[in-house]
Amino acid sequence: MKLYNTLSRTKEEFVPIEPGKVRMYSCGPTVYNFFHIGNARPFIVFDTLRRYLEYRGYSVKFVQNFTDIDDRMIQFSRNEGLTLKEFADRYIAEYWKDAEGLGIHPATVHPRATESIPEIIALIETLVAKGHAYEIDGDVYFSTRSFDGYGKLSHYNLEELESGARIDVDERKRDAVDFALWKAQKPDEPAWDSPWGMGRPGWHIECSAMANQHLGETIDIHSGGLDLIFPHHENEIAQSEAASGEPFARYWLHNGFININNEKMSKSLNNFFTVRDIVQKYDYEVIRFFMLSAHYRSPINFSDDLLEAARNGLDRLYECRDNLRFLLEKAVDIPETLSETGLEANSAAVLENTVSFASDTTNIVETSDFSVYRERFIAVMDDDVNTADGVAVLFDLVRDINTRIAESRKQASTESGTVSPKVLKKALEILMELSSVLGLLAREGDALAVEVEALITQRQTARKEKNWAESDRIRDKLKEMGIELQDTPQGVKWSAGPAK
RNA sequence: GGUGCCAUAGCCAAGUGGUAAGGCCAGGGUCUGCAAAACCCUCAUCCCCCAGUUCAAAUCUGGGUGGCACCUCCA
Repeated sequence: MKLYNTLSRTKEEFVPIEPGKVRMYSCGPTVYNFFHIGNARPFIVFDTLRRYLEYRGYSVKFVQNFTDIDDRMIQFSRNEGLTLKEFADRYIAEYWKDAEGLGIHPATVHPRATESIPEIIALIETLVAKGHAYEIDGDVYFSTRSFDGYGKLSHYNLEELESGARIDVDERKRDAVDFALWKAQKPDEPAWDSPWGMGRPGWHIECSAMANQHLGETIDIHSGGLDLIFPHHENEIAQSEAASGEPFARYWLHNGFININNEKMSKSLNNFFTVRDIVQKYDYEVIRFFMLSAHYRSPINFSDDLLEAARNGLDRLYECRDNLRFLLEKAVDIPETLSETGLEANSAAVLENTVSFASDTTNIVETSDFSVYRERFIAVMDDDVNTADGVAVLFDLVRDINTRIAESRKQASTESGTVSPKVLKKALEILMELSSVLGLLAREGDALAVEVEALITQRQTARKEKNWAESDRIRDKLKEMGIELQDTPQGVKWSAGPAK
């Protein structure tokens, strides 16, 4: 498998430190609000990477933190009259709702910064002891120039950074490029005791400390958004490697940004959407599908039209799954002897309510194998997690399945040949196998089903009696309930759609 | 100023040396009591422009044009 490594700016063959095992860390959200779609992209794509690695047989230990202490956390919790913990708890709970909806599996560990204060302090102490950090008035700064490799991830050099600095430099720092590891307490701020007095950790140090705490000194994959390359990830490398003397992470993966209606998403333009906003109109899975239909490193645009197109595309996938399930359900009704011999397939009594299925040996499509799609899927996903191609493989599979079913129906009138349950089952299995790697087709129906089935039975009775008025009345009624019917040769198929 | 990225059909989007995937939209057809939905088929002689390398380029090289991002808390 190849992964694009920001360190080398090339695709590299992925080789984990320990065969069969992958340790990965991804920067999680600062929990001061619902997360927005820009946050959602790394969550979704790196969840997909994690799923894929597991699919390929790796045992993955995945750590994603919650940043629950920073300026915004302090300010917003205060505005709400909540303690820092109460405030964090609230938005972590909201995170889980959205994450679950988006099909993001929980990481192996979700550490909170405030629960790793001892580890953070220990790491800072090590850096001070090794001469990579210094204390001034209760603040502790990292001495950037003391770390030789600084800039190797972002490919910036210190001179450029210094000349390009656009912010006011804290005069107390020895060097403009130094950054805070520990911040002394200001009045009324939450604080923890430390060798430098009461204070709180800086942002960058928490990830170094938690990654080390849960994954060890060197991890396989570290990921996050493009904008984290500098300074966040660059600083993480400096802190971790200055302390341990070992490489921090071997593969650095960064996802591209999301634009809104072709404009940069930003607070100042007031054009950012939370996931919670979007799901008012589109299902969670539409968002996931949309994100995965482009390569994770490409910038993507976000708009209503694009989401609508994604919804329609995803529906096609669901249609195939539901159709296969429907046909399989009908197939179960066939007496075993019939499907064994295929001889009585023309029996009117059987055709009445069930699908006719020929024996496995009499059908040409029987010999076909869907494993070619699995091979193609793996080949494209092995190439830097090309989910856009992965989705394309899914659609090719769907067309293949649909075509076989359609053609066998045509044959059915003359030769009673239709796709056998065995093939349908195989098709459904491969469809679900590949979809689940992408975290798609996870949606299931609800309790509405019983009521709907009853109405459909009533309508079928009316149709049998050629009571079209009654039949249409029931169909309209179902339509009002959001249920659409399809009269197929195998019976009535229904779907609760188009959803969102 | 520094560092990168991108430019493929009406829209979205893969493909990075061997003769243009996939999705949406649109058009045609099949199925059906009617219908809806669904399904199938069709839909880029060509990949921003110019020059070059090559038997062969959307893909490599040089130049140009246009768009974007990071360098500042931000996924």
